[in-house]
Amino acid sequence: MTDALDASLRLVRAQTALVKRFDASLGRLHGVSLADFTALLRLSLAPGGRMRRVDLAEALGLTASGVTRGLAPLERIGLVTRETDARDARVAYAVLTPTGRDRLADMLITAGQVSAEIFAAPPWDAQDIGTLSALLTRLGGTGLPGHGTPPP
Amino acid sequence: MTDALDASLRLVRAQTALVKRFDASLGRLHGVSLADFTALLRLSLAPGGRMRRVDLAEALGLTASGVTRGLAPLERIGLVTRETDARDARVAYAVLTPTGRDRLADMLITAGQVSAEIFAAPPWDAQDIGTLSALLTRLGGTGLPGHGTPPP
DNA sequence: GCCACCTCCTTGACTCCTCAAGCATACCGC
DNA sequence: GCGGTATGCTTGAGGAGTCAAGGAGGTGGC
Repeated sequence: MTDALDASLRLVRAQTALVKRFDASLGRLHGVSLADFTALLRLSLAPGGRMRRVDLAEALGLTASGVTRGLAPLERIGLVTRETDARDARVAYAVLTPTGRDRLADMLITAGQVSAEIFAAPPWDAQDIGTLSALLTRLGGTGLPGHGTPPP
Repeated sequence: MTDALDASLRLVRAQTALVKRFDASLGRLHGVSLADFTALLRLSLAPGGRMRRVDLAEALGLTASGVTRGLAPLERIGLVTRETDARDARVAYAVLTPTGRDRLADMLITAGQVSAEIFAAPPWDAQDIGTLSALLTRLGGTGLPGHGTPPP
């Protein structure tokens, strides 16, 4: 069991814990998942709140079909629309609606709070976030028997 | 967009990339997923290679039903068996078989190589793994527009 | 101008996990 | 010892994503 492997496994473990926290808060307050939020956020960062679906997939680390399926509910509830390209009939754009942008602003507050809580719980020092194992041990709970002893 | 939120999203993004790499290598060479490997590894760390299923679930960050479903294929191919508790008929143990232990040893080599590659690609300094954002940016590719500039 | 090939997107079938429900068993108060 | 509650596990239904196949549209060689 190398240190690098240990770090990798802690990273995986940390992510599941983290996603659960975001999903809980975002779901309760805004009815969206972390994946939904991330997609909206990514769109909001693009010029015009508008991206080709294939580029959005790339940006989110999904496949094109993942985007098709993930965006469908957001289109149904009016946070995202679909636009076509005048020059190339193959491409479809995903576009953040004004409603989507408003709702995203609220979600952003929630998400900011959640992440602040996550990094506030143990004495996180933004400077000294420390080594990866220590980091992921604090973040991810008790997945594997302790490696680096967490600071007192 | 706070730094903590940025870090959280990078963590999520990094994990998907990392899992893909492990799954690819472990799947190709040993026919198992990273989740399978992690379960076997966790079992191997327990005394006698033996854990109550509910404790294994806890250790892996899954639900009990996740363990039932995930272990089923590993039982079918003989890497894990099921044992009962003489004192408490409710509990079932998951036990690593000798075959399972052998196969795990091979997987461990592969997994070690994969993690070494992941942490070797950019000049990872085990000491100075650095701040979380820099870490996850290097690890996770180009999910979000750059935050901390990666070292030259 | 047409044919082969490429790209963008969606769909069907599947995997992996969750939650909720259910069954079996253990434990506690009396 | 008996009823009520708590625990351990499995199962059905469903969500989120993958891959492979396929339709529709663009593009370049000749």
